[in-house]
Amino acid sequence: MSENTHQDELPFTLLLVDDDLDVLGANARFLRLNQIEVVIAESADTAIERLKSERIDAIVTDLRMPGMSGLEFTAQARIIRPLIPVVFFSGFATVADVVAAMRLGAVDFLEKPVEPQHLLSTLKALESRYEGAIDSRALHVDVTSDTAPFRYRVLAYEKLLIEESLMKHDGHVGKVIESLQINRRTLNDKMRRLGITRHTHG
Amino acid sequence: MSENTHQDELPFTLLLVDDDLDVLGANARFLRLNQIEVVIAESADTAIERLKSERIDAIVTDLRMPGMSGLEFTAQARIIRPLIPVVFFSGFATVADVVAAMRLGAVDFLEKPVEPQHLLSTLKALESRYEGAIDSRALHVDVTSDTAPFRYRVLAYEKLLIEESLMKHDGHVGKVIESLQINRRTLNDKMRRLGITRHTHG
DNA sequence: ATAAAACAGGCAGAAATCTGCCTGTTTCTG
DNA sequence: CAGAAACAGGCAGATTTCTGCCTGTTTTAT
Repeated sequence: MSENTHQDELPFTLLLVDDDLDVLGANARFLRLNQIEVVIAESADTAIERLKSERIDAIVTDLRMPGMSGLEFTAQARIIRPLIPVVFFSGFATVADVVAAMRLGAVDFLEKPVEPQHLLSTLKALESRYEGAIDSRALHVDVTSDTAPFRYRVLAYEKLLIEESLMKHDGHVGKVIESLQINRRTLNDKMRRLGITRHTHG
Repeated sequence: MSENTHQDELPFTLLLVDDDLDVLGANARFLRLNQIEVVIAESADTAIERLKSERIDAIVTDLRMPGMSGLEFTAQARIIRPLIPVVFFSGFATVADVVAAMRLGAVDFLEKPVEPQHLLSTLKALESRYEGAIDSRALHVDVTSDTAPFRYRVLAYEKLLIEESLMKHDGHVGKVIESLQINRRTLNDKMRRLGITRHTHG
């Protein structure tokens, strides 16, 4: 993997929503430079239209916008595309804002000004999710949700088991294999599908 | 059919975790005055012990604690009790903190100093939601056996989920299918494999 | 620096699961 | 009792997961 010769045919398309046209344009430009197809919308209403008419794989939206807020917009968007991953960003977000966003199934919440590399890596993660990975959004939301599909709940539990074992063994995969008595290849696959990364987080 | 008599009304028991003993004591006192059974722990390690040895229905934990943080503690706790509702509280929480907490399935994130009424109403909501929900003993036995292979533990969890849902819906498989969003045929197979029998009355 | 150990992923056949269609049984309702 | 609704399982093709073998990369130890 010396260089990014991974020219995938699948066009990963992002819907970028922000009422600040300068920021919107700048971010869109940056993302396009990084091989991400970007559809822009300067308001939630416009974004809803885009969502209805175009094939969108993910949403990145500002929290505070005149008219419909990012939270309201996301609630609407979920009616159209229940599982679409949504990333929020905002300056001056309160704890309550973040809680509300995450309850709506946000994948992440970035602070404004958004660090381009952070946004990009978040989106790249979503992009890889696209190829056979699991909706990480569903995973963390569903642990305590009694409305979540059976499958997601089980996957969430698998994720918890693996992460716990990883933590317990200081990130040593070999120990996890031994402890959980799971095939090495299976564990590797599960970790990738469930979006588990080893390394002690801080 | 079902006995709605609420005969053996188990008290709703809360595990309150905070390294600040003054705050811990004050909150515990307030909650006890409001008919909530409170188990206190002044560290995450102690809390884990309490969780293993006592019947706990919900957790309220500080985010920042010396040693194991509230986040790490929650990850641990979820292994023992995957579905237990967790409420965080903290002063000076960053956006990243809140995101991490919600990803761990937090029910809510309160800001310190916690407004007693807010905490109380949050807990009351949990209490009503939790009536007769989960057989904590089953969770305890099946999930805590940290020597069992991964596969076995996942199967035990599936069994638990299905049995819980069956119980919740009075043994009506149709409702379970709808609730868990699982294919009818798949559910039938799983029930047979896992040795689950529906008792319309118990 | 070099060797050894640990780790991740491609590949492919094997195994298991999922799920639509159909049938027969049991339970409910009037 | 008759009809309707709910339920369980057989069957089979589609899909997913599992897992051994092999290769290349990263980390650790000497």
